[in-house]
Amino acid sequence: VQRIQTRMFPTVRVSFTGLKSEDRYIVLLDIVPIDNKRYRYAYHRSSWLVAGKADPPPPYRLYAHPDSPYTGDQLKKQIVTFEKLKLTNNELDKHGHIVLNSMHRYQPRIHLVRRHDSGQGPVADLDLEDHKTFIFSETVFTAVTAYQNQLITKLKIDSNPFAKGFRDSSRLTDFERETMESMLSDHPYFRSTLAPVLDAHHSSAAPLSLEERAVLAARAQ
Amino acid sequence: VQRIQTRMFPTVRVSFTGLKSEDRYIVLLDIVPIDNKRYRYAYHRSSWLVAGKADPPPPYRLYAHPDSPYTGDQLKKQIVTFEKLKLTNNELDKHGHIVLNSMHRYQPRIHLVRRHDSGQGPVADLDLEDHKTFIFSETVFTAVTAYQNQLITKLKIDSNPFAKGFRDSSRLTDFERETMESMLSDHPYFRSTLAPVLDAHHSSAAPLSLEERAVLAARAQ
DNA sequence: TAATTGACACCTAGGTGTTAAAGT
DNA sequence: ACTTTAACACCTAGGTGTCAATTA
Repeated sequence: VQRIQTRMFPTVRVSFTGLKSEDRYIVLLDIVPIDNKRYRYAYHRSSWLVAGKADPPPPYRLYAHPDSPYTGDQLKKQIVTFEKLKLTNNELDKHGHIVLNSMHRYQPRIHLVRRHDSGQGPVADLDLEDHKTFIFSETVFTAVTAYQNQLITKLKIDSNPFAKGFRDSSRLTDFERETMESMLSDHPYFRSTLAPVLDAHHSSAAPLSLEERAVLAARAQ
Repeated sequence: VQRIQTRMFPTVRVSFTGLKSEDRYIVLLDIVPIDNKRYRYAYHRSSWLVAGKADPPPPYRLYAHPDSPYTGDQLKKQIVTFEKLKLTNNELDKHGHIVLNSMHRYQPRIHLVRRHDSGQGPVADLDLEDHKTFIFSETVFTAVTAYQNQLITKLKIDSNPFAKGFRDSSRLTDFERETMESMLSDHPYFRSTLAPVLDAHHSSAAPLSLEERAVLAARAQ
């Protein structure tokens, strides 16, 4: 069975303050279900509806940013960008990608693990580590294998460099952009010491919301 | 100053036997000068001549195979391929690539480090590690910024997939292939528990010799 | 009927030798 | 005179949404 794999887009980007310069840090990302439901999209209402209980969960994966470990000094100076994170709907995936159920809702989480020694072993179990977890509710999304809402499609085409080939005919109009923004407006954006920037173009952070969908777009495995 | 960087090609490929299944191993490659000389190529004689003493050596770099560490079990089963190893003539390189002087001769070396714990820290100093070093004299080469011998150019075009665009007009003739082989024949090929396979196409190992040149071909940094 | 797949054109990203120009 | 650089066309490799066909 060939399955889909795609990068998560827009990309999760985080920065940190309050670090110890000399300690080592590992930055991780995982994605957990926000509820026990399956969804479907009602085209005529342009909204998602509950469609029953969740399907059995696929294997849980914890993704460490490939540039980890960082020293506190290095980590202070930069934005950590998860542009290479891949999502798949293949329960048998052997690449270490994050596995999701289509038509289910998910919450990405960021984990910051501190290591006192220079120990650089993998993080097997967060409970055994000195760590903090950060959750940004504006990053919740619904996994799909095909876009349900054309505004999302257009947003992706507008922002993702790999979709540039589709841009001419599908730029967001001012009206569409306003519609998009009002759709997202009930999920207030905020910054903290860990600030995700989800817009791919400029750091003026267009927050995405429940309506955002990480597309599991076509790719063979 | 823009400098050149290129992958080493043909690729160094090694396999191992006699490993402890449960131990962890790190496979490294470095490249050391074989003498204290600078060379030049005499076109009319089709041979290299000594052209004086070596230039000051650039910074020494030790390259760990990116798939390291391996368990002994994993390492037994596969061929370790250094296809992503990059060479540069930029003494100020900040990518961790191996830095060489053009027109000097080099010997690649393979180092196998054993770790008893699951410790996966970097290898800073081989002398502090439990390790063995393997040297294959048939992998000696001369670093250049432009090919001196057209047979080498043709061999590279024939074998390197990225040079496919030049193949039509420059395939090696049978005569040229024989010439090549006789040029190499005074450097006997041998296999041991660590067998390098330097031919990129088939594992029937066309060994390369002193006459082989790792080209430092065009790429900006 | 709703969801998923697979072939496709069109991109980004980057590894080749070529060639003419520049450097030493 | 010899060596290195820089722009270039031509590749490999892989990330996009599209659309028609398939699946469940």
